Amino acid sequence: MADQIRIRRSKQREIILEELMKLGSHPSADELYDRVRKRLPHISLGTVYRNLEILSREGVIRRLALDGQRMRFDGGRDEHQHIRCIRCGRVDDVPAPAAASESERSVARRTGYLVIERRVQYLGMCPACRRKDRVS
Amino acid sequence: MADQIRIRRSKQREIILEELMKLGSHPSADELYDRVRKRLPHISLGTVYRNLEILSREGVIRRLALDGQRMRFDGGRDEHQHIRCIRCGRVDDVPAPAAASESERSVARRTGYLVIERRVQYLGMCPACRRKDRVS
DNA sequence: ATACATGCAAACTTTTTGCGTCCCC
DNA sequence: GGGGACGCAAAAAGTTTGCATGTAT
Repeated sequence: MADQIRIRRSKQREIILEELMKLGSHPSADELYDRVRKRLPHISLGTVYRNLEILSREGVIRRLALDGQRMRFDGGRDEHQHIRCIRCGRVDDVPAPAAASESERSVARRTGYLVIERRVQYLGMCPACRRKDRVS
Repeated sequence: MADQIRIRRSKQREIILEELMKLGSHPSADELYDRVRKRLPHISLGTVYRNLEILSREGVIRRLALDGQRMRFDGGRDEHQHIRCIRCGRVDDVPAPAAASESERSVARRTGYLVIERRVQYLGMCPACRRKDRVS
């Protein structure tokens, strides 16, 4: 189970999250800022950044680092992968978790993309940090 | 086979590439700049950026977009995956291509990391761009 | 000869931060 | 009441670009 999320609620935080969830897409901070501003005209961009930072640190949302683009954010709660167009930079979700070897074909079938490359990135804790963690 | 690479050679470009290859790591533009400057004291940071851009566009090197960090570059020519420490941000190579399901355990064994997450990203061309490609 | 690369510096974009005030718990 | 969150604005960080000049092909 995930740790309990214990962040204070604020109008701004709620609406930021709400708008991110509502959008099925992967907006950048200031695209989201534009959305949110329609409901909270006085919110500041700094607040949007601060909240996106906090929400992704807490694991509520995901932060997508994409080549040559600014940071994007994803409110999707379920497991899914992303597929990015190398031409226009558009990013779509790949709904079900694809199985390894024939995953490219399967992804192509489900998204309509021409799949060119599959990148896998692992996240973890390196040996040095594991040691530090044990001590601290 | 890959297309022929036909970029003009320059002292600067050669040394940038050379230093990137020599480093086994994944430096940011200005870490690389520091290195290169030891051999070409008058090179400018702009030149480093320009060349990294060109080299990655030509597929000679790889550009790594990593969460919350600046862009990093990878001169490794062979297929490999990356693993990142969620605590210190360190990025290591995962030498052999890992097979799907038990890949996490396998990666852990080979890198000493505690593997927390596995992210897959697909690159391709979206339906709209495929259509445009056919026309243009 | 000419198209491309460079150095320099300024500009730009994106993200972070300091500060005084406000609000949630 | 107190610590976190906010708005605002300034600044930092990272990257790109215009321009005059130099260089590879």
